[in-house]
Amino acid sequence: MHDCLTDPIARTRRFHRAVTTESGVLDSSFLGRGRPLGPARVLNAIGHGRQDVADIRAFLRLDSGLMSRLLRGLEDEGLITLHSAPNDARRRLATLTDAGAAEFAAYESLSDAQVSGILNRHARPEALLAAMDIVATALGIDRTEIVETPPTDPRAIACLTAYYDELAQRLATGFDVSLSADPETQDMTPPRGAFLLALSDGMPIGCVGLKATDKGYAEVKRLWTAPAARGMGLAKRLMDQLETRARTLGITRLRLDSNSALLEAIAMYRKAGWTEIDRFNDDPYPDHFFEKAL
Amino acid sequence: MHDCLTDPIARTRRFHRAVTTESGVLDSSFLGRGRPLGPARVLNAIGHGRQDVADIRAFLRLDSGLMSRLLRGLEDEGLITLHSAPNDARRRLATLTDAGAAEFAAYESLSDAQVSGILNRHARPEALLAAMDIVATALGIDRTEIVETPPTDPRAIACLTAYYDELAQRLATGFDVSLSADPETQDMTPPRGAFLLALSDGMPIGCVGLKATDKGYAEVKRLWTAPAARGMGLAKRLMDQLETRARTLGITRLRLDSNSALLEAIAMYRKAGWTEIDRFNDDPYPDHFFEKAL
DNA sequence: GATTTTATCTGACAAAAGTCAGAGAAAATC
DNA sequence: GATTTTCTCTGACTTTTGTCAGATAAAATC
Repeated sequence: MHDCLTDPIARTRRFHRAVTTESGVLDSSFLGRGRPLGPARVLNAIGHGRQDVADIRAFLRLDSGLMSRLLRGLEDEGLITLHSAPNDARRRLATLTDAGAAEFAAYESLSDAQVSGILNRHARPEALLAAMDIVATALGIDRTEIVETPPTDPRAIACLTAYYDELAQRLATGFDVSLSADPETQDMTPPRGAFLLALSDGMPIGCVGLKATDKGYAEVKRLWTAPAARGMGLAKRLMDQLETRARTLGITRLRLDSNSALLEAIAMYRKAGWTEIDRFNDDPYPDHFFEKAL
Repeated sequence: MHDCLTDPIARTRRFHRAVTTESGVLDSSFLGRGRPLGPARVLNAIGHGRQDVADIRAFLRLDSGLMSRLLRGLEDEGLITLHSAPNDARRRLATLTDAGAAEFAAYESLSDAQVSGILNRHARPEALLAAMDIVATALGIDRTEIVETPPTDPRAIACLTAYYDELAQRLATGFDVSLSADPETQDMTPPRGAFLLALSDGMPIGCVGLKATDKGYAEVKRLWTAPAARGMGLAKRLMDQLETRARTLGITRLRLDSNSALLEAIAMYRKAGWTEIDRFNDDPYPDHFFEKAL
């Protein structure tokens, strides 16, 4: 029996070929605007919000001399302006001019056209998008960053909405957020509590909240990871970082509740040193309760 | 509500960034062997079975002058040998020497290491692989080729095995191939019949058989597309090509049977001009029967 | 305040990649 | 059999990319 359909190595190699320069599907998007790859990459880095020249240099792994000339070129074209950083006159910051922003937008739509052309011809674009999310998240797992935001941040709200939708699907009883104890915003905002968001290339792929109480402990709420990010230990990372944050807020005891439908979460809590305790609230949805001393 | 979790454009851009040179995850695999990208790409193309220099040149979009020098460089390194094509002395063919094959293998394992490192750290590698298959197949859909093989080809057998497994899952009754009328090999081999295989970057992603009978018609059997290839019209392409092939074999009437559990297939037959007819065999599994005049 | 470190810039190179016109040989076409 | 087309090779370029050793100025450290 031939293994061409199942062998991971063969499939990985095929994926690699399909996606790399060799096939030319994706990388060619940076050409076609009459500008070499070097300046195009720098322009795109600036367009994606990177201002600090040293930061761009590290990201694109460019020599300082080459970087200097590339920036000069873009400046001469009128696409960017350079100024010294206000707090450190050695560093330089680059920002797009109006012309630069237009040029950047052109690159963006050019790169969209490539893959979204394929997307449009697909009968089930959502399945393809979901697959792309999984691959992009896996490839970018090392670059995934966890940031603290207010729970009112639009990206946080996107995560929470997805979390509620998923609960409604997975819980046999359904889920109505208004029946559950919805944490007050300020209870999940410093100095009382905190809210953490996991970002992969700018896309929110997970969250967790630390909710203050007046009962001698804080509660962990709203732990969620995107379907595309599962199996990569992201929930554990969020929890670890939340514990660290709780310590800096002076919290010494954590509690959380969960539902037995959320198997992976409960297994993770047990493994992470949480001990199961008796019910400590009258929320209708949870049926498992945990505590951990910091 | 922020759309960062659902907006196709945002998700596509993120995928693009994750996979392109900018992140450096994939493309850097071609470096690290002390050889510039140009010769490395040519060596890899040869390693993947491309011999004809003009073919490689078209594939990699290289100038003839540049190509000539790259080949010379690889020849001087002792990695390839060049000879004129036996049937056309203008064309040149490149083949790997033993040293070249070793070098190519080193590139392969280097490129494996990149993605399979990520694969190994994933708790559900099969889900990630399946996602990679979907993306690779969608990106390569224009390069998908349909070839005719004997039904005994190992790649054909891989497809047929997957087809039987899937029938066993989807049919309420299960599926035992020995109870169904398994076509004789020679009935699906020219000049009586035919067997077509769809290949995407070398991976078999679909098949269909044309089975000869002595009853004035031929039967379409074993139409299957890989899960990763669905939604891209591959089954229709296979059927179209099979009809063309049937005509060249002098066949004027086609029949097929199917099961109502295979919704997509039956919808596709109707749309492609097949007319439903009465049961014409006593196979236990099918419950729908179709005919088409060529 | 002197010294060290950091970030950028400059000039001088070298390597790699891409372009173009023309030559030579073989095949295809008329 | 003459002409055209195809494919490769060569030489003479240009552009792009990468490297390195100072120079300069600002910040950080002693």
